[in-house]
Amino acid sequence: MASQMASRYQPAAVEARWYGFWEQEGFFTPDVSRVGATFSMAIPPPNVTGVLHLGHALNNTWQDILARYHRMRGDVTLWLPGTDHAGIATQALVERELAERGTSRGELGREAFLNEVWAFRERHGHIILDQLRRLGCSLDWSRLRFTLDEGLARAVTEVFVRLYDEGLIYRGDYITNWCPSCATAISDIEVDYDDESGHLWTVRYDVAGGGSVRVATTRPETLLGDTALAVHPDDTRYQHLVGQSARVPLIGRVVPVIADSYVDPAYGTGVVKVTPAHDPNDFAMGERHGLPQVAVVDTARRMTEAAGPYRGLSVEDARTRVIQDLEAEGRIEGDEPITHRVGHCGRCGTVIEPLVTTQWFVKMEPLARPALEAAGRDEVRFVPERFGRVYEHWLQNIHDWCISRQQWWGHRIPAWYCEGCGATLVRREPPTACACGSTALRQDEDVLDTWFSSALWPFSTLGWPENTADLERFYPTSVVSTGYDILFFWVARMIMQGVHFTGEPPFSVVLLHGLIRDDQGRKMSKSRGNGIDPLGVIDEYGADALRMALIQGNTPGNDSRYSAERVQSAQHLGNKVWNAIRFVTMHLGDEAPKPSPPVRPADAWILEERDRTIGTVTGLLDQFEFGEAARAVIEFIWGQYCDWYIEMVKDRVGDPGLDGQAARYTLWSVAETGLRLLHPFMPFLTEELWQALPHEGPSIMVAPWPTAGPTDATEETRGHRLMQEAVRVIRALRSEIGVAPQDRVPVIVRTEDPAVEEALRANEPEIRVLARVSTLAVGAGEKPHPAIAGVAVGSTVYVPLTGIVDLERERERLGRGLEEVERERGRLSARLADARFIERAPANVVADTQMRLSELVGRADRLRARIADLA
RNA sequence: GGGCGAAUAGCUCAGUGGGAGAGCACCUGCCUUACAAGCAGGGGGUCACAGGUUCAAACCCUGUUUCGCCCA
Repeated sequence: MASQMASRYQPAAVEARWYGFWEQEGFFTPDVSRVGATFSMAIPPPNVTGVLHLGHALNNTWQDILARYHRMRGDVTLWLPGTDHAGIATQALVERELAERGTSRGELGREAFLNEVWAFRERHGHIILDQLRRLGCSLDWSRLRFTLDEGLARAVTEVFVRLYDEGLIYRGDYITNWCPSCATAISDIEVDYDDESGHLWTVRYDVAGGGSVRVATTRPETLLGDTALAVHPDDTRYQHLVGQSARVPLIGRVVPVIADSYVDPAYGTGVVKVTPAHDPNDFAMGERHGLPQVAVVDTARRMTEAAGPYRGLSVEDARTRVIQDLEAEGRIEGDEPITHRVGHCGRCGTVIEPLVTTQWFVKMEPLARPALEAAGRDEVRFVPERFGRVYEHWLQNIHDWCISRQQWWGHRIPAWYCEGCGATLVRREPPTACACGSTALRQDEDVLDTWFSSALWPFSTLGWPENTADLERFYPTSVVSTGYDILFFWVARMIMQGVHFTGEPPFSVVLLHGLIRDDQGRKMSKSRGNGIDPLGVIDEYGADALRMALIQGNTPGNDSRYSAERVQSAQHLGNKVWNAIRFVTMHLGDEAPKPSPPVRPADAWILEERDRTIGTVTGLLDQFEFGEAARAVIEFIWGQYCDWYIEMVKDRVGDPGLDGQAARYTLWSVAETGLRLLHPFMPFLTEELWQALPHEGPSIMVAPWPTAGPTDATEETRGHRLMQEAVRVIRALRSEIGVAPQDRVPVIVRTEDPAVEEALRANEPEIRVLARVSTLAVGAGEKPHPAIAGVAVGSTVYVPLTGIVDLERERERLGRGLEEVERERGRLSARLADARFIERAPANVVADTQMRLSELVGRADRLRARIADLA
């Protein structure tokens, strides 16, 4: 029959059709009534207002490969989709929109503002989910979750209340990282440090007992808040000053000189000013020495009342004025350029202002210890392993987690303050009265860090704290897959909360991918404008090509570069597979071909290669080696099935007898299995092609994962491989003498090995079609002149020439070959001559080396004999 | 200052104890009816450097250099 298929694969129409089909048929939703193995993952929830970037695309391709692979293996498979509310980012977007409309959240008030954000979510929240569909992700949309859903919010409240009751959540005044732009505190790990150039000024402070001391600082404006000077206790230069007092310039405050080993004697002058209200290290020193805190900068980065004459100025203006005034007093004794590390808000990039504010914190050490122990017992496995050590190091040096955010969009802190007695009430439901009798209760204004709710994601999405059927069936999940850049933000916190609240880690494998950079190795960023939109790539090349391009050429944990060439090459792959199946459909009827055992060695060979590929791909997927697994499938389909098998059957696929029947059956069977192996990587293409072939079942995505038969080479398949080598030699000879591809040539093979002779005779039809051979003579007595020759395993292959042989050139070519063979032969015989090698190397390695050597000896002999013939 | 990663073909990257690989690029010849988004043939690498372990090292150990990341 004639194939209806176009000669080129057009992904756009195909992809749109199949995703809807899969979803309608309910293939994404696991059948929980089935007993047996379970495989589950919760998607790392993208920002609800975000758009898909290449990192998402890679990560979700990996997860989709795992989900499809396990589903085909028959595991009850759940891949749960969802988004998080992305507190700061989303609120900032909506506030910007409000500003454009000439209003603000302050004007609207809390309730109206939140309505605005929910409306914004309605408008934008589906975008990234639709993009995941475009990528082909087999997510169970019936279980879609959002971190602000009622159920998930209940989990957040439950966790907060329990941790509070256990004494693991506390509130207090501490130095925090204040982002003046986001107008909220952020946690330590949300601060990024960059080297920046600045000044190190040296300022002279007067000492009470007379004289003065020189103090180095990068932030002179904060001297207005100094409450001590400090030196290292072992610094002999300054020991006499400890216990004395000094006078802060400009404002005249008298402060003590203290000794603290935090001070680095080598930095600056060895004397530092201590400003507990505006520096984390100074804050800690202040705690140790009972120093007062004088706040001179407020949350808007303006100078406070305490800054005296500088009140109301911006920090920058205050710095300029302070320097001018110090200079006027002759107190600036040095000003040198330095580079120092400056903290920036991880969200918006604004310089962080360390400020003392009232915040809620989670005490981390008691949560970290069990999380460390769980990893120590290998209950959590990291891929690649090295990130396990990064995780451990972080947990061992953990700091308390600031979880309150001065925002409105998020989970509001379930704490109420009694205006009667000042008590703090932390409750699951809003309390109506305080124990003191007062009903004047005011809820905390702040919301929780988004990561606080993300940390609960693997179990809150399954219904925790209720003991639901889903929780029972799918928790703990099998794998979490994400970028190494959120190992601390998310993965570690999920493990801590999972272990604490469910008694076990929320997943057994942490799979980490690297960053996707641009084609020059630079980070993609909005400001640089070098970002690639995955949807644009899908439009141009198809989702399958993008998926393939992303998973090839990288391994877990390593960064990779995006290149359009690789996508194009993946597109070519899709077209190749398309055309292979097109060839198959051209030679098949509408019904499945009649089952037939292999007739030709080629049939047995391709089935053996298929079985070997099934084993390889299955093993690699179990080890999360996606790129290698894909390569193995491609090598099989393209390198073996297309390049050899299809070419070999062309002469017999139309044969009406048993031979043709075996060819058609094998052609179909191997194609069908190959598509199933390729399906997790290229779901759309494989579904389209699978449906075009005779098949059983509604969809390739619920077809069984192939299982392998025996893969030991038989005499028949070994013979086939001898034939393949002969074909390569003949093709090379043809090319050497410039035979036109369409011309047939006679070939003579001289061999004294009966097995080789038998193999070549048995595979003669294949040799003829693959190497375009007219007549083939095989035997011990064959030795034609004039001819061009090459050697193969156990044989010398001649292509007779009608014209004149260029003897010189032929000698040279064979001589080069001989040199190479001799080099290798020398290496191997030296190795075998070494008694220690024979004694210590494993027997199979020795035997293998001996075999290779004897083959090389034979090859060298045949080459020499041929060269001698030419003389 | 501590930790981690990378260095392999012109480019991008796999390979982690026993014969140096892929894709792209390059050279030669072909529109051979599934595919020119293709086919066949070919060139190209002291596996960063220096030591060590081993019968055997791109791979394990030590050190060095360069680049990058994380933490303090």
